[in-house]
Amino acid sequence: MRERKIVKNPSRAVAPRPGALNLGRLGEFVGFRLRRVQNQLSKDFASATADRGLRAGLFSSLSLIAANPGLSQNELSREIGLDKSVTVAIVDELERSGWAVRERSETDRRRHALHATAAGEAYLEELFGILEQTENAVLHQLSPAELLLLSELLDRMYAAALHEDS
Amino acid sequence: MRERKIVKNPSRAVAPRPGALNLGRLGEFVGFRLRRVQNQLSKDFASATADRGLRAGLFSSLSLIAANPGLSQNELSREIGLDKSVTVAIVDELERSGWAVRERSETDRRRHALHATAAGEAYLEELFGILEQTENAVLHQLSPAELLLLSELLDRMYAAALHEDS
DNA sequence: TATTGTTATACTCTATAACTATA
DNA sequence: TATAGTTATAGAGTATAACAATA
Repeated sequence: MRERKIVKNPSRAVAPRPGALNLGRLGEFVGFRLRRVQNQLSKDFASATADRGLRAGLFSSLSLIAANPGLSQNELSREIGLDKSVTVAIVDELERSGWAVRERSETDRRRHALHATAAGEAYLEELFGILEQTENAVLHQLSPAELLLLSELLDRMYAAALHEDS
Repeated sequence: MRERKIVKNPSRAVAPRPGALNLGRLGEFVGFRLRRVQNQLSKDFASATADRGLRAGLFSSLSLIAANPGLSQNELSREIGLDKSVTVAIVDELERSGWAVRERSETDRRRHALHATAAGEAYLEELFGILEQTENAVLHQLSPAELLLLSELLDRMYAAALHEDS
């Protein structure tokens, strides 16, 4: 068998599950916990939507287009944090599937004004339903007050992170 | 310019920054906020360590090996959530760089008992220092109590997510 | 000159499958 | 038979650079 050093872990908030590894200093970092939860969550969503061949970024892109009609590809790229060349591929697929359309902007002919179609909106409803299910499987452990607080903390962190870049 | 629909966003906890897009229903989901923050955090860390050519998973792997001397590659794979074939490449690089070594387990000759070297431990200290800096840039917005609570909530979510899989 | 969108391309990340050596 | 590790390989995911059209 394998021997293990005892490592102090000051920020551990719940008991480790039996058989779990010692996290060492890694356990002191919020970023590690964040990644761990997020990985798990996105794997759950991926396997719940595996039959649709949903490529990365497509869901959130469609959602942002629906919420912001007339959005440009550049604005979309910035919001999802991906290169504009990736956005081209995403919008290509959205158009091919009939979920969104590119229209030339009338005020600036370089820009594409993106719009979700009725089919796209319907598809979104479906995906949101699945996302809600997979999230609830994890979030039902938290009270509504805790959920609200969690969102608030994450928003404050995100705002601080964006500020760092500028 | 672009016109925008007004979309209700019940779980928004802080005011959107000016010029920010409407998140629509996406803003109702914790997973989205989680991903957003985590992406930003990992980009910050990546650019702070860009000069070292740090491949994905290497840092956390080395950290886990250091905290659990004698760890097998299989156990490591499970903990970092990657396939064992990926772990081979990671351990190859750790060994090539002199940060860890493979030793044959004496009780089960199929297993490799992984150990961090002194150089590996020193390298870890360096990386933890950088991680601490990049995290602090974002986390100094939160009080110690809030940080503790955040960790606890994330741990509960992770535990629930793991339970889902089984 | 600068910006929007596009294409080509290359590099990284990751999983699958087939193999070996041990158990 | 089953498990630990390895290799080869293929498919995503992503960024960079060069380009055309428009501002």
